[in-house]
Amino acid sequence: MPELPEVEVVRRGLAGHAVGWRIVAVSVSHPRATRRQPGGAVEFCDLLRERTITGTGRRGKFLWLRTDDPDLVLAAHLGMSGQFRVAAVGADPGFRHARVRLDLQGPQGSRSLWFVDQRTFGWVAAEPMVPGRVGRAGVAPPVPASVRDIAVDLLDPDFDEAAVAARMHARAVAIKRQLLDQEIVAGIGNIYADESLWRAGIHPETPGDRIGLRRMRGLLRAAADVLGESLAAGGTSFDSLYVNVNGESGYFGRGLNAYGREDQPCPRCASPIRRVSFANRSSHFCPACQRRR
DNA sequence: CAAGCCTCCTGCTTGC
DNA sequence: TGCAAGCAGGAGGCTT
Repeated sequence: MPELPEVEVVRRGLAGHAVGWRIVAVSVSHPRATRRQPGGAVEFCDLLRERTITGTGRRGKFLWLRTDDPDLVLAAHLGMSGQFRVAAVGADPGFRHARVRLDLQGPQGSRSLWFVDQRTFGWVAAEPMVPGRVGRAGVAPPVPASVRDIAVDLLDPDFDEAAVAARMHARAVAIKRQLLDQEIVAGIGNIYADESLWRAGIHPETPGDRIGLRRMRGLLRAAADVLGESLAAGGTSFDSLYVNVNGESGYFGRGLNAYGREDQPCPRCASPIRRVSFANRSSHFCPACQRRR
């Protein structure tokens, strides 16, 4: 399930395999993949045909490809199961859930870039760059329209730990819910929310205003550490749903301490990890070292 | 206005 | 064995 580290691995893959290439043909085989595009699949194809990919970007779980039109980007969200895959042109790569195909031409010949997405929560859109709304010290760089309200992410050099901690401390909303809110802090999904809270020793349902600023900053640092370590391992994979552009899995699954470990001993205190239903999904935590206060 | 639940979707797993 | 229900999850939309 792609969260920040997995999306960053994909972005790096696209930087290496798509930047500098010209889009010569675009086809959409499942219209739901372009549901965010106001003019649908036709508009998506028309806007991108004959554009050259000039760079990449990412904020939280959103990523984008810049083009030679400075106001136009190919923005994407992988949702639950989205993948970008590189393959030879012509030959059928056999992707079961292919949604979009971009045929590219570059100095080294031609190749196809596929957007593959089993559960169809992901999307792609050709959209304008807009003035940023979120930044630090009054400076907000331009971002794709879909990213306008997404918070600066935890691994961004502009991430303002003190300001985010203060904002979370000012709300009574459960801390896990806040970690998952992409307009408060970007890049964390269910897996890394549970891992971050485990590291910081905080119960997921603790109200934000019951966590002191020092502890809150510790939580944000724990979250940044978890994301950084996972990125270094190539991301987390539980199944074949997350792979890089070459179809390879990450290795961080072994580094998980709480997520997916119901009834197994907590690596810190050996108490059995508990799983409870929370906000329509699961929370995994250690009842002994993440006590509710 | 904010908080939080529901829905979208597919395929794997579990239970009867 | 076969079918149906359960489960997983990001984020936008809707209700309270």
